[in-house]
Amino acid sequence: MADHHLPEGPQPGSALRIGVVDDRRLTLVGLIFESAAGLRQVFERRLESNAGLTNQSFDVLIRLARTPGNRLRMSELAAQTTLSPSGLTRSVDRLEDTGLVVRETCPEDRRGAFAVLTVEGKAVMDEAIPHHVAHIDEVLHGVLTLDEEHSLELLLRKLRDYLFGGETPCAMERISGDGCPTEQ
Amino acid sequence: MADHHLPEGPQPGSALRIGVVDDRRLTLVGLIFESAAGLRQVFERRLESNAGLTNQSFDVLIRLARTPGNRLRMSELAAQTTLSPSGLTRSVDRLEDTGLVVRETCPEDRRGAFAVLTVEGKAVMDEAIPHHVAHIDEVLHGVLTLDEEHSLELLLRKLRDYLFGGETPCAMERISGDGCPTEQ
DNA sequence: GGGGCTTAGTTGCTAACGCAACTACCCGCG
DNA sequence: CGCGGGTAGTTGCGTTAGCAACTAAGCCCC
Repeated sequence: MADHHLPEGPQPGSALRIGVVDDRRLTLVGLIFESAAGLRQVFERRLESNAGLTNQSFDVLIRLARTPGNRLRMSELAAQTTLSPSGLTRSVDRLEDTGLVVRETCPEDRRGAFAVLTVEGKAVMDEAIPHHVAHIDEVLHGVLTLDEEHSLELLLRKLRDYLFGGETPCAMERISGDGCPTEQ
Repeated sequence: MADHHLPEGPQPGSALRIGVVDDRRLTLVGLIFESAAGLRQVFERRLESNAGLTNQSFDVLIRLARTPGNRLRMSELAAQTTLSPSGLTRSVDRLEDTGLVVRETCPEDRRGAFAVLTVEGKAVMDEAIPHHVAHIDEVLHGVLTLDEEHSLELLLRKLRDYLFGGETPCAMERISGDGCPTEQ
């Protein structure tokens, strides 16, 4: 194997010893990671300065904001945000510290807890969501046509659904579902 | 119920007053994040058990492995991995501790440093890359057709390129570029 | 050839995450 | 009843990340 004596030339286009298809796939995965990282960075910056929120906390808050009753079980929230239970616990801790969320014990199951958006939290989100949406708009509008957005959504949805095997109904569009099996 | 004096305003069972297109975009962004998170989780698990590597360290190593000379400047590596300079420093620290990488000072610019794959590191990657590629294959094959992969790549590339504004040539396919402006 | 600006990389500090262990509670079964 | 197993959530601990401050080296310009 040509361990340290690799081809001297600049290797135009063709990558190394790996099959072309595999290479594409490697690249594809890389693109997903990079796109996510890039978006995260862009949004984080804006969210930070606009509402003093991190991407993470915004993610938690928006799911509360868009749920009837503005409340979700901790476990539900953890699943939706692809955060571990402990991660969610601390995230909600922080939000509670800043007064945007309160915990409420579930009367039907005293193990359980709801995270509930406070009035203040609701106000913050009523302000922040439109800004954020506008920002997304601004970014995506410069890059993709509506058709492209649609295709991308379709493809990613397939991927996401496969990855989470249907166990985790975490997409944004599922938010209008029930918040607690005991409620309503 | 709404004992928490929530605004009794618009609480229909459906999503709130956000426009449908905006909603789609919110979902799209969510899908990107979730897909990336899902992939990360899947790969991390396998990489961990196969090669004792984290996703992050693998990302660093593969770029070294696929560069002529198996060496890259720290800054180049940082840009490619969307890691901050300090993050990369520590990452390379860890890799040096485990003997997969060594630092080498750049003779032409004594500020700079190369991260260089050791023989051991090369061996680990020669073993790990095929496994990883096979794993990616396995995952993607179950979800997307080749055409779909291609479309997805195209769309994400547009997005990524826009996000990084051309400043950061971080994609996997750029790896065949030079490592050090002073070398070669 | 010696200031002053820039760049490459590292280090101190702090925040956020996951895993594993733990507590508290629910539930079913004898 | 009360015991055992399972689930919801939290906490201890270790790891990893970024930002800001720092050092060292290059570079420009007079």
